[in-house]
Amino acid sequence: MSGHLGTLLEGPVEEAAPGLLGRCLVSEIGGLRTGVVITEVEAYGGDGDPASHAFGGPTPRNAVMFGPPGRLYVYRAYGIHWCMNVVVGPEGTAAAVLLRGGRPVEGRPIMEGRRGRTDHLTDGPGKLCRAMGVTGEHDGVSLFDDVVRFESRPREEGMILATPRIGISKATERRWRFVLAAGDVLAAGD
DNA sequence: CGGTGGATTCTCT
DNA sequence: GAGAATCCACCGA
Repeated sequence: MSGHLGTLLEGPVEEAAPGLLGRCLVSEIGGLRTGVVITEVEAYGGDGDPASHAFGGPTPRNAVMFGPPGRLYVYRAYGIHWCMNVVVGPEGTAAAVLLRGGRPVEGRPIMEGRRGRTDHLTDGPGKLCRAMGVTGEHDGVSLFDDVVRFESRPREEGMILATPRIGISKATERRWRFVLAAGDVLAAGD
């Protein structure tokens, strides 16, 4: 499994999603650098996924999902929070991996400042965006060379659990949520 | 063109 | 565990 990020993102979203676990995502926003190791993701799109924002065709909101892989798709959830996805699959198709959580590895004080607390900094999609400074204005940026990008350092290893996706009402039977259980944690599965 | 309902999080009970 | 906060894309009329 793999290696090259570009190659990974051209493949099926249900394979790309777990392949993003353990990778280091960094942001340089507002002159501040933060970084996390991705520990929780969900796959959306793929072949006729009714839970995907792209189900039903292109709209202004989901346009980036239809573009080339490796870009960031950011949307607003519940009118309050931002959530970020990695666009996957060939241009013209619409699939993305929702980044649901990570473990802070760089710029922790910056994240604490943005979150207004010192715990639970990045353990949810909205929290992750807030901590890293990602907002709607970053919709469409390239994850290879822009202000939000993946570091080309070795992935962290761990056991990968597959579970149903969270917070959706359709296609709940697909186990397209992937969690990186770092070594010891097994209790999180369901 | 108005109503509706989230790929959530926080606070309070 | 329940409920509020709070915006806008989407759908039906």
